[in-house]
Amino acid sequence: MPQYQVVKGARDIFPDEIVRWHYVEGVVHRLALLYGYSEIRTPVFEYTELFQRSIGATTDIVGKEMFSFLPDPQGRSITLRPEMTAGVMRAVLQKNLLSTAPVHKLFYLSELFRKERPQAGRQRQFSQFGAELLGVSSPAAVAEVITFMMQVFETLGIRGLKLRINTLGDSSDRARYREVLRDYLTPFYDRLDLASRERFEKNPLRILDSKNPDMQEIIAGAPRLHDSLSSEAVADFEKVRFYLDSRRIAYDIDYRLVRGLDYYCHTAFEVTSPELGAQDAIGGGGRYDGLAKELGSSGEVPASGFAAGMERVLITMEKQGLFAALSPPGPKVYVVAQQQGLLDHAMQVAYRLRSEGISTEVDLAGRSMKAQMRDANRMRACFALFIGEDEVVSGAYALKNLVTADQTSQSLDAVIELINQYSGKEPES
RNA sequence: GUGAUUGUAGCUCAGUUGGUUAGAGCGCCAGGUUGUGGCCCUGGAGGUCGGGGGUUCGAGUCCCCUCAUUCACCCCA
Repeated sequence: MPQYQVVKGARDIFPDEIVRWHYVEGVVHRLALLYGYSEIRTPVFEYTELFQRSIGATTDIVGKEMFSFLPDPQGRSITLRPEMTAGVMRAVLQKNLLSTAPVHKLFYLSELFRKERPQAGRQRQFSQFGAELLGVSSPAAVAEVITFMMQVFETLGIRGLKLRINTLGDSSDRARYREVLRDYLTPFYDRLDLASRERFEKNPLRILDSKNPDMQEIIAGAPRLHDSLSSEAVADFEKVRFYLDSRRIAYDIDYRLVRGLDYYCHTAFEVTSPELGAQDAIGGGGRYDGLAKELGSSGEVPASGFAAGMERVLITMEKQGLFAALSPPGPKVYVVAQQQGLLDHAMQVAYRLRSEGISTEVDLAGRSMKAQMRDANRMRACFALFIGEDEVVSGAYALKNLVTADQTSQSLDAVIELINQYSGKEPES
Protein backbone atom coordinates (compact mmCIF):
# COMPACT_ATOMS: atom_id res chain seq x y z
CA MET A 1 0.00 0.00 0.00
CA PRO A 2 1.60 3.28 -1.08
CA GLN A 3 2.25 5.87 1.57
CA TYR A 4 0.22 8.56 -0.18
CA GLN A 5 -3.20 8.01 -1.63
CA VAL A 6 -5.69 10.34 -3.26
CA VAL A 7 -7.79 12.32 -0.85
CA LYS A 8 -11.00 10.56 0.11
CA GLY A 9 -13.73 11.25 -2.41
CA ALA A 10 -11.34 12.50 -5.09
CA ARG A 11 -9.92 10.54 -7.99
CA ASP A 12 -7.27 10.57 -10.67
CA ILE A 13 -8.17 10.42 -14.33
CA PHE A 14 -5.60 8.67 -16.51
CA PRO A 15 -5.11 8.92 -20.27
CA ASP A 16 -7.24 5.90 -21.15
CA GLU A 17 -10.17 7.57 -19.42
CA ILE A 18 -9.48 11.16 -20.38
CA VAL A 19 -10.49 10.43 -23.97
CA ARG A 20 -14.01 9.91 -22.66
CA TRP A 21 -14.00 13.28 -20.96
CA HIS A 22 -12.79 14.96 -24.11
CA TYR A 23 -15.54 13.27 -26.06
CA VAL A 24 -18.31 14.42 -23.72
CA GLU A 25 -16.82 17.88 -23.33
CA GLY A 26 -16.67 18.15 -27.11
CA VAL A 27 -20.39 17.43 -27.41
CA VAL A 28 -21.17 19.99 -24.70
CA HIS A 29 -19.09 22.64 -26.43
CA ARG A 30 -20.62 21.89 -29.81
CA LEU A 31 -24.21 22.03 -28.60
CA ALA A 32 -23.52 25.13 -26.51
CA LEU A 33 -22.41 26.85 -29.66
CA LEU A 34 -25.49 25.56 -31.45
CA TYR A 35 -27.77 26.99 -28.76
CA GLY A 36 -25.81 30.21 -28.40
CA TYR A 37 -24.27 29.72 -24.97
CA SER A 38 -20.80 31.09 -24.19
CA GLU A 39 -18.43 29.60 -21.68
CA ILE A 40 -17.82 31.20 -18.30
CA ARG A 41 -15.21 30.23 -15.73
CA THR A 42 -15.38 31.48 -12.19
CA PRO A 43 -13.07 30.86 -9.22
CA VAL A 44 -13.28 27.55 -7.36
CA PHE A 45 -13.84 29.44 -4.13
CA GLU A 46 -16.13 32.24 -3.07
CA TYR A 47 -16.86 33.99 0.18
CA THR A 48 -18.85 31.64 2.34
CA GLU A 49 -21.76 34.06 2.78
CA LEU A 50 -22.47 33.88 -0.95
CA PHE A 51 -23.46 30.24 -0.64
CA GLN A 52 -25.27 30.68 2.65
CA ARG A 53 -27.31 33.42 1.09
CA SER A 54 -28.01 31.81 -2.28
CA ILE A 55 -28.35 28.10 -1.60
CA GLY A 56 -30.06 28.62 1.72
CA ALA A 57 -28.79 28.29 5.27
CA THR A 58 -31.18 25.43 6.04
CA THR A 59 -30.06 23.19 3.19
CA ASP A 60 -27.83 20.20 3.75
CA ILE A 61 -25.25 21.60 1.37
CA VAL A 62 -24.69 24.71 3.44
CA GLY A 63 -25.38 23.03 6.76
CA LYS A 64 -22.89 20.22 6.58
CA GLU A 65 -21.34 19.68 3.18
CA MET A 66 -19.17 22.72 2.51
CA PHE A 67 -15.38 22.82 2.57
CA SER A 68 -14.88 26.16 4.30
CA PHE A 69 -11.73 27.71 5.69
CA LEU A 70 -10.13 30.97 6.73
CA PRO A 71 -7.44 32.12 4.30
CA ASP A 72 -5.79 34.05 7.14
CA PRO A 73 -6.70 34.72 10.78
CA GLN A 74 -8.38 38.04 10.05
CA GLY A 75 -9.85 37.00 6.72
CA ARG A 76 -13.40 36.23 5.76
CA SER A 77 -14.31 32.60 5.52
CA ILE A 78 -14.14 31.22 2.02
CA THR A 79 -15.65 28.03 0.63
CA LEU A 80 -14.84 25.63 -2.17
CA ARG A 81 -17.87 25.96 -4.42
CA PRO A 82 -20.49 23.24 -3.89
CA GLU A 83 -22.43 24.31 -7.00
CA MET A 84 -22.06 26.75 -9.85
CA THR A 85 -25.12 28.96 -10.01
CA ALA A 86 -24.26 31.20 -7.07
CA GLY A 87 -20.81 32.01 -8.40
CA VAL A 88 -22.05 32.66 -11.91
CA MET A 89 -24.77 34.95 -10.63
CA ARG A 90 -22.26 36.78 -8.44
CA ALA A 91 -19.95 37.28 -11.39
CA VAL A 92 -22.76 38.51 -13.62
CA LEU A 93 -23.96 40.99 -11.00
CA GLN A 94 -20.45 42.18 -10.15
CA LYS A 95 -19.69 42.92 -13.77
CA ASN A 96 -23.19 44.26 -14.35
CA LEU A 97 -23.25 42.07 -17.42
CA LEU A 98 -26.92 42.58 -18.10
CA SER A 99 -26.22 46.23 -18.84
CA THR A 100 -24.35 45.27 -22.00
CA ALA A 101 -27.19 43.14 -23.32
CA PRO A 102 -30.52 42.20 -21.74
CA VAL A 103 -30.02 38.47 -22.14
CA HIS A 104 -26.95 36.36 -21.43
CA LYS A 105 -26.57 32.66 -22.08
CA LEU A 106 -23.66 31.04 -20.31
CA PHE A 107 -22.38 27.49 -19.95
CA TYR A 108 -19.67 25.93 -17.84
CA LEU A 109 -17.74 22.75 -17.20
CA SER A 110 -16.37 22.89 -13.70
CA GLU A 111 -15.20 21.08 -10.59
CA LEU A 112 -17.30 21.26 -7.45
CA PHE A 113 -16.71 20.17 -3.87
CA ARG A 114 -19.04 18.72 -1.30
CA LYS A 115 -18.00 17.12 1.98
CA GLU A 116 -20.21 14.04 1.76
CA ARG A 117 -19.46 10.42 2.39
CA PRO A 118 -18.44 9.03 -1.01
CA GLN A 119 -20.50 6.29 -2.62
CA ALA A 120 -21.43 5.10 -6.09
CA GLY A 121 -21.79 8.16 -8.30
CA ARG A 122 -20.92 10.56 -5.52
CA GLN A 123 -17.54 12.13 -4.86
CA ARG A 124 -16.24 14.99 -2.81
CA GLN A 125 -14.70 16.55 -5.86
CA PHE A 126 -16.88 16.17 -8.91
CA SER A 127 -17.64 17.91 -12.16
CA GLN A 128 -20.73 19.40 -13.64
CA PHE A 129 -21.51 20.89 -16.97
CA GLY A 130 -24.45 23.22 -17.09
CA ALA A 131 -25.97 26.39 -18.43
CA GLU A 132 -27.50 29.56 -17.09
CA LEU A 133 -29.93 31.65 -19.10
CA LEU A 134 -30.07 35.11 -17.57
CA GLY A 135 -32.40 38.01 -18.19
CA VAL A 136 -35.50 36.25 -19.41
CA SER A 137 -38.43 35.46 -17.19
CA SER A 138 -40.55 33.04 -19.15
CA PRO A 139 -41.56 29.43 -19.55
CA ALA A 140 -39.82 29.55 -22.93
CA ALA A 141 -36.49 30.10 -21.18
CA VAL A 142 -36.78 27.06 -18.88
CA ALA A 143 -38.02 25.03 -21.79
CA GLU A 144 -34.95 25.94 -23.80
CA VAL A 145 -32.66 25.03 -20.94
CA ILE A 146 -34.35 21.64 -20.55
CA THR A 147 -34.21 21.07 -24.28
CA PHE A 148 -30.52 21.91 -24.39
CA MET A 149 -29.77 19.50 -21.56
CA MET A 150 -31.83 16.68 -23.04
CA GLN A 151 -30.20 17.16 -26.41
CA VAL A 152 -26.77 16.76 -24.85
CA PHE A 153 -27.86 13.44 -23.35
CA GLU A 154 -29.46 12.36 -26.59
CA THR A 155 -26.43 13.30 -28.68
CA LEU A 156 -24.25 11.27 -26.35
CA GLY A 157 -26.50 8.30 -27.10
CA ILE A 158 -27.72 7.80 -23.54
CA ARG A 159 -30.91 5.76 -23.28
CA GLY A 160 -33.54 5.20 -20.63
CA LEU A 161 -33.35 8.56 -18.87
CA LYS A 162 -36.42 9.84 -17.07
CA LEU A 163 -37.27 13.51 -16.87
CA ARG A 164 -39.46 14.69 -14.02
CA ILE A 165 -40.81 18.20 -13.74
CA ASN A 166 -42.80 20.19 -11.23
CA THR A 167 -43.72 23.75 -10.53
CA LEU A 168 -43.06 25.52 -7.27
CA GLY A 169 -45.06 28.61 -8.13
CA ASP A 170 -43.84 32.08 -7.26
CA SER A 171 -42.85 33.25 -3.81
CA SER A 172 -46.33 34.32 -2.78
CA ASP A 173 -47.77 30.98 -3.93
CA ARG A 174 -45.22 29.21 -1.81
CA ALA A 175 -45.85 31.46 1.19
CA ARG A 176 -49.54 30.65 0.97
CA TYR A 177 -48.84 26.97 0.59
CA ARG A 178 -46.40 26.93 3.49
CA GLU A 179 -49.26 27.93 5.75
CA VAL A 180 -51.61 25.34 4.26
CA LEU A 181 -48.97 22.69 4.70
CA ARG A 182 -48.21 23.68 8.30
CA ASP A 183 -51.89 23.57 9.15
CA TYR A 184 -52.05 20.07 7.72
CA LEU A 185 -48.88 18.85 9.44
CA THR A 186 -49.53 20.29 12.87
CA PRO A 187 -51.70 17.38 14.08
CA PHE A 188 -48.95 14.98 12.90
CA TYR A 189 -46.11 16.88 14.51
CA ASP A 190 -45.41 14.15 17.05
CA ARG A 191 -45.00 11.60 14.27
CA LEU A 192 -42.54 13.67 12.25
CA ASP A 193 -38.93 12.56 12.23
CA LEU A 194 -36.18 14.82 13.50
CA ALA A 195 -35.20 16.26 10.14
CA SER A 196 -38.78 17.04 9.28
CA ARG A 197 -39.39 18.80 12.56
CA GLU A 198 -36.45 21.03 11.86
CA ARG A 199 -37.87 21.84 8.47
CA PHE A 200 -41.33 22.43 9.85
CA GLU A 201 -40.57 26.03 10.78
CA LYS A 202 -38.04 27.07 8.19
CA ASN A 203 -38.85 25.17 5.06
CA PRO A 204 -41.79 22.77 5.36
CA LEU A 205 -41.79 22.17 1.59
CA ARG A 206 -38.77 20.00 1.93
CA ILE A 207 -40.61 17.63 4.24
CA LEU A 208 -42.41 16.49 1.11
CA ASP A 209 -39.37 14.90 -0.50
CA SER A 210 -38.41 12.94 2.58
CA LYS A 211 -37.76 9.31 1.71
CA ASN A 212 -38.27 8.06 5.22
CA PRO A 213 -40.86 5.24 4.91
CA ASP A 214 -42.47 6.25 8.19
CA MET A 215 -43.25 9.64 6.72
CA GLN A 216 -44.82 8.45 3.51
CA GLU A 217 -48.31 8.07 4.87
CA ILE A 218 -48.34 11.59 6.21
CA ILE A 219 -46.84 12.99 3.03
CA ALA A 220 -49.29 11.13 0.82
CA GLY A 221 -52.23 12.85 2.47
CA ALA A 222 -50.75 16.34 2.29
CA PRO A 223 -52.46 19.02 0.27
CA ARG A 224 -50.73 19.76 -3.00
CA LEU A 225 -48.74 22.85 -3.72
CA HIS A 226 -50.45 22.73 -7.06
CA ASP A 227 -53.78 23.56 -5.48
CA SER A 228 -52.33 26.72 -3.93
CA LEU A 229 -50.93 28.06 -7.16
CA SER A 230 -52.11 31.31 -8.67
CA SER A 231 -53.65 31.06 -12.11
CA GLU A 232 -50.55 32.75 -13.54
CA ALA A 233 -48.31 30.08 -12.10
CA VAL A 234 -50.55 27.33 -13.48
CA ALA A 235 -50.52 28.96 -16.90
CA ASP A 236 -46.75 29.27 -16.74
CA PHE A 237 -46.40 25.57 -16.05
CA GLU A 238 -48.84 24.67 -18.82
CA LYS A 239 -46.72 26.67 -21.21
CA VAL A 240 -43.57 24.81 -20.22
CA ARG A 241 -45.40 21.54 -20.81
CA PHE A 242 -46.57 22.80 -24.16
CA TYR A 243 -42.98 23.51 -25.25
CA LEU A 244 -41.75 20.13 -24.06
CA ASP A 245 -44.65 18.35 -25.73
CA SER A 246 -44.08 20.13 -29.00
CA ARG A 247 -40.41 19.08 -28.93
CA ARG A 248 -41.44 15.50 -28.13
CA ILE A 249 -39.52 15.51 -24.87
CA ALA A 250 -41.07 12.91 -22.60
CA TYR A 251 -41.52 13.73 -18.93
CA ASP A 252 -43.48 12.86 -15.84
CA ILE A 253 -45.02 15.40 -13.53
CA ASP A 254 -43.86 14.80 -9.99
CA TYR A 255 -45.71 16.99 -7.52
CA ARG A 256 -43.27 16.05 -4.82
CA LEU A 257 -40.20 17.22 -6.69
CA VAL A 258 -38.98 20.11 -4.59
CA ARG A 259 -35.19 20.01 -5.00
CA GLY A 260 -32.66 20.88 -2.42
CA LEU A 261 -31.79 24.44 -3.22
CA ASP A 262 -33.88 27.27 -1.86
CA TYR A 263 -33.66 29.58 -4.82
CA TYR A 264 -35.86 27.70 -7.24
CA CYS A 265 -39.26 29.01 -8.27
CA HIS A 266 -41.79 27.94 -10.87
CA THR A 267 -40.38 25.07 -12.91
CA ALA A 268 -38.01 22.59 -11.30
CA PHE A 269 -36.78 19.49 -13.07
CA GLU A 270 -34.60 16.47 -12.58
CA VAL A 271 -33.34 13.67 -14.82
CA THR A 272 -32.54 10.25 -13.46
CA SER A 273 -30.46 7.50 -15.00
CA PRO A 274 -31.33 3.81 -14.73
CA GLU A 275 -27.63 2.89 -14.49
CA LEU A 276 -26.76 4.80 -11.38
CA GLY A 277 -27.83 3.04 -8.21
CA ALA A 278 -28.88 5.08 -5.23
CA GLN A 279 -27.55 8.42 -6.45
CA ASP A 280 -29.44 8.39 -9.70
CA ALA A 281 -29.88 12.07 -10.57
CA ILE A 282 -27.82 12.76 -13.66
CA GLY A 283 -29.00 16.31 -14.15
CA GLY A 284 -31.40 18.87 -12.82
CA GLY A 285 -32.25 22.50 -12.62
CA GLY A 286 -35.00 25.02 -12.74
CA ARG A 287 -35.89 28.63 -12.63
CA TYR A 288 -34.64 31.06 -10.00
CA ASP A 289 -35.94 34.53 -10.68
CA GLY A 290 -35.41 35.63 -7.10
CA LEU A 291 -31.79 34.72 -6.66
CA ALA A 292 -30.30 38.02 -7.85
CA LYS A 293 -32.44 40.00 -5.42
CA GLU A 294 -31.42 37.63 -2.69
CA LEU A 295 -27.81 38.50 -3.49
CA GLY A 296 -28.53 42.19 -3.16
CA SER A 297 -29.11 43.15 -6.77
CA SER A 298 -31.18 46.29 -7.20
CA GLY A 299 -32.63 45.08 -10.50
CA GLU A 300 -34.37 41.85 -11.35
CA VAL A 301 -32.31 39.15 -12.99
CA PRO A 302 -34.68 36.36 -13.88
CA ALA A 303 -32.85 33.16 -14.68
CA SER A 304 -33.11 29.48 -15.58
CA GLY A 305 -30.44 26.84 -15.61
CA PHE A 306 -29.45 23.22 -15.50
CA ALA A 307 -26.50 21.26 -14.18
CA ALA A 308 -25.50 17.72 -15.07
CA GLY A 309 -23.09 15.48 -13.23
CA MET A 310 -20.14 14.69 -15.46
CA GLU A 311 -19.09 11.55 -13.57
CA ARG A 312 -22.67 10.27 -13.57
CA VAL A 313 -22.92 10.86 -17.31
CA LEU A 314 -19.66 8.95 -17.74
CA ILE A 315 -20.84 6.06 -15.56
CA THR A 316 -24.10 5.84 -17.46
CA MET A 317 -22.36 5.88 -20.83
CA GLU A 318 -19.85 3.27 -19.72
CA LYS A 319 -22.64 0.94 -18.61
CA GLN A 320 -24.47 1.45 -21.86
CA GLY A 321 -21.36 0.60 -23.86
CA LEU A 322 -21.09 4.01 -25.46
CA PHE A 323 -17.32 4.19 -25.21
CA ALA A 324 -16.51 0.91 -26.92
CA ALA A 325 -14.77 2.51 -29.89
CA LEU A 326 -12.86 5.09 -27.90
CA SER A 327 -9.15 4.74 -27.18
CA PRO A 328 -6.21 7.12 -26.85
CA PRO A 329 -4.75 7.99 -30.26
CA GLY A 330 -1.48 6.29 -31.15
CA PRO A 331 1.46 7.85 -32.99
CA LYS A 332 1.53 7.74 -36.76
CA VAL A 333 5.11 6.53 -36.82
CA TYR A 334 7.33 4.64 -34.42
CA VAL A 335 10.98 5.13 -35.20
CA VAL A 336 12.81 1.90 -34.42
CA ALA A 337 16.54 2.04 -33.77
CA GLN A 338 18.37 -1.17 -34.59
CA GLN A 339 20.83 -0.66 -31.78
CA GLN A 340 21.35 1.75 -28.98
CA GLY A 341 24.13 3.61 -30.77
CA LEU A 342 21.66 4.74 -33.39
CA LEU A 343 19.34 6.48 -30.94
CA ASP A 344 20.76 9.91 -31.78
CA HIS A 345 20.01 9.39 -35.43
CA ALA A 346 16.57 8.00 -34.64
CA MET A 347 15.77 11.07 -32.56
CA GLN A 348 16.90 13.33 -35.36
CA VAL A 349 14.61 11.56 -37.81
CA ALA A 350 11.76 11.73 -35.28
CA TYR A 351 12.16 15.48 -34.91
CA ARG A 352 12.16 15.85 -38.66
CA LEU A 353 8.90 13.87 -38.92
CA ARG A 354 7.32 15.90 -36.15
CA SER A 355 8.31 19.12 -37.85
CA GLU A 356 6.32 17.81 -40.81
CA GLY A 357 3.30 17.42 -38.52
CA ILE A 358 3.58 13.65 -38.22
CA SER A 359 3.09 12.28 -34.71
CA THR A 360 6.15 10.22 -33.92
CA GLU A 361 7.41 8.02 -31.12
CA VAL A 362 10.97 6.92 -30.33
CA ASP A 363 12.15 4.56 -27.64
CA LEU A 364 14.26 6.85 -25.50
CA ALA A 365 15.18 3.97 -23.21
CA GLY A 366 17.19 2.29 -25.97
CA ARG A 367 15.56 -1.13 -25.67
CA SER A 368 15.78 -4.05 -28.06
CA MET A 369 14.10 -3.96 -31.46
CA LYS A 370 11.64 -6.55 -30.27
CA ALA A 371 10.67 -4.32 -27.36
CA GLN A 372 10.35 -1.34 -29.67
CA MET A 373 8.14 -3.23 -32.11
CA ARG A 374 5.99 -4.53 -29.30
CA ASP A 375 5.69 -0.99 -28.03
CA ALA A 376 4.74 0.30 -31.48
CA ASN A 377 2.11 -2.39 -31.71
CA ARG A 378 0.71 -1.63 -28.29
CA MET A 379 0.51 2.06 -29.05
CA ARG A 380 -1.26 1.24 -32.30
CA ALA A 381 1.27 3.11 -34.39
CA CYS A 382 0.51 3.03 -38.11
CA PHE A 383 4.09 2.72 -39.30
CA ALA A 384 7.46 1.56 -38.09
CA LEU A 385 10.47 3.37 -39.54
CA PHE A 386 13.69 1.41 -39.14
CA ILE A 387 16.99 3.06 -38.41
CA GLY A 388 19.94 0.74 -39.01
CA GLU A 389 23.48 1.17 -40.19
CA ASP A 390 22.41 0.60 -43.78
CA GLU A 391 19.87 3.41 -43.61
CA VAL A 392 22.32 5.83 -42.08
CA VAL A 393 24.81 5.13 -44.86
CA SER A 394 22.41 4.92 -47.80
CA GLY A 395 19.81 7.44 -46.65
CA ALA A 396 17.08 5.00 -47.67
CA TYR A 397 14.83 4.11 -44.76
CA ALA A 398 12.73 1.00 -44.37
CA LEU A 399 9.11 1.97 -43.70
CA LYS A 400 6.74 -0.76 -42.59
CA ASN A 401 2.99 -0.46 -42.56
CA LEU A 402 2.06 -2.17 -39.31
CA VAL A 403 -1.43 -3.07 -40.46
CA THR A 404 -0.65 -4.65 -43.81
CA ALA A 405 2.99 -5.53 -42.99
CA ASP A 406 4.01 -4.00 -46.35
CA GLN A 407 7.51 -2.59 -46.32
CA THR A 408 9.44 -0.31 -48.66
CA SER A 409 12.75 1.45 -48.62
CA GLN A 410 12.73 5.14 -49.50
CA SER A 411 14.51 8.41 -48.93
CA LEU A 412 13.27 10.34 -45.89
CA ASP A 413 11.47 12.86 -48.12
CA ALA A 414 9.69 10.05 -49.93
CA VAL A 415 8.81 8.42 -46.62
CA ILE A 416 7.22 11.64 -45.41
CA GLU A 417 5.29 11.85 -48.65
CA LEU A 418 4.04 8.28 -48.21
CA ILE A 419 2.98 8.82 -44.63
CA ASN A 420 1.14 12.00 -45.46
CA GLN A 421 -0.77 10.25 -48.22
CA TYR A 422 -1.73 7.43 -45.91
CA SER A 423 -5.21 7.81 -44.60
CA GLY A 424 -5.95 4.21 -43.76
CA LYS A 425 -7.44 3.12 -40.51
CA GLU A 426 -5.39 2.57 -37.42
CA PRO A 427 -4.52 -1.00 -36.50
CA GLU A 428 -7.28 -2.88 -34.75
CA SER A 429 -5.19 -3.77 -31.75
C1' G B 1 -22.38 11.99 10.72
C1' U B 2 -24.68 6.51 11.09
C1' G B 3 -24.70 1.33 9.33
C1' A B 4 -22.73 -2.66 6.65
C1' U B 5 -18.82 -4.52 3.44
C1' U B 6 -13.99 -5.64 1.73
C1' G B 7 -8.41 -5.09 2.24
C1' U B 8 -3.22 -11.23 -0.30
C1' A B 9 1.77 -9.47 -6.77
C1' G B 10 0.75 -3.69 -11.25
C1' C B 11 -4.73 -5.78 -12.18
C1' U B 12 -8.68 -9.72 -11.12
C1' C B 13 -8.72 -13.19 -7.43
C1' A B 14 -7.42 -18.48 -4.95
C1' G B 15 -5.41 -19.78 -0.19
C1' U B 16 -9.13 -26.04 2.92
C1' U B 17 -10.61 -27.21 10.65
C1' G B 18 -4.25 -22.01 12.32
C1' G B 19 1.02 -26.02 10.24
C1' U B 20 7.26 -25.92 6.07
C1' U B 21 10.22 -21.63 1.12
C1' A B 22 2.13 -17.65 0.00
C1' G B 23 -0.27 -19.39 -5.47
C1' A B 24 -3.03 -18.77 -10.46
C1' G B 25 -4.61 -15.96 -14.70
C1' C B 26 -3.71 -11.41 -17.06
C1' G B 27 -0.01 -7.58 -17.41
C1' C B 28 5.34 -6.39 -17.30
C1' C B 29 10.61 -7.78 -18.66
C1' A B 30 13.97 -11.15 -21.26
C1' G B 31 15.07 -15.21 -24.51
C1' G B 32 13.50 -18.57 -28.53
C1' U B 33 13.98 -15.15 -33.79
C1' U B 34 22.18 -11.22 -32.94
C1' G B 35 17.50 -5.93 -38.92
C1' U B 36 11.14 -6.55 -37.79
C1' G B 37 5.35 -6.48 -33.85
C1' G B 38 0.61 -9.07 -32.90
C1' C B 39 0.21 -15.64 -32.07
C1' C B 40 3.02 -19.51 -29.64
C1' C B 41 6.86 -21.63 -26.28
C1' U B 42 10.46 -21.00 -22.20
C1' G B 43 12.28 -18.27 -18.27
C1' G B 44 12.43 -13.97 -14.93
C1' A B 45 11.30 -9.84 -11.87
C1' G B 46 7.60 -8.32 -8.57
C1' G B 47 4.30 -9.62 -2.04
C1' U B 48 6.15 -5.52 5.24
C1' C B 49 -0.66 -10.95 3.20
C1' G B 50 -3.51 -2.56 4.72
C1' G B 51 -1.03 -1.04 9.67
C1' G B 52 -0.37 -1.94 15.07
C1' G B 53 -1.08 -5.01 19.21
C1' G B 54 -2.68 -9.78 21.30
C1' U B 55 -3.65 -15.37 21.68
C1' U B 56 -0.46 -19.64 20.21
C1' C B 57 5.12 -23.95 19.84
C1' G B 58 3.32 -21.74 15.18
C1' A B 59 -1.21 -16.47 12.42
C1' G B 60 -2.65 -14.61 5.49
C1' U B 61 -6.17 -17.68 8.56
C1' C B 62 -8.48 -16.48 15.53
C1' C B 63 -9.31 -11.74 18.95
C1' C B 64 -8.88 -6.26 19.77
C1' C B 65 -7.64 -1.46 17.90
C1' U B 66 -6.61 1.54 13.73
C1' C B 67 -6.38 3.13 8.61
C1' A B 68 -8.34 2.63 3.90
C1' U B 69 -12.16 0.73 0.29
C1' U B 70 -16.92 -0.08 -1.38
C1' C B 71 -22.18 0.12 -0.85
C1' A B 72 -26.36 2.09 1.67
C1' C B 73 -28.86 5.87 4.95
C1' C B 74 -29.08 11.30 4.72
C1' C B 75 -28.95 14.49 0.64
C1' C B 76 -27.80 15.53 -4.11
C1' A B 77 -25.08 16.10 -10.02
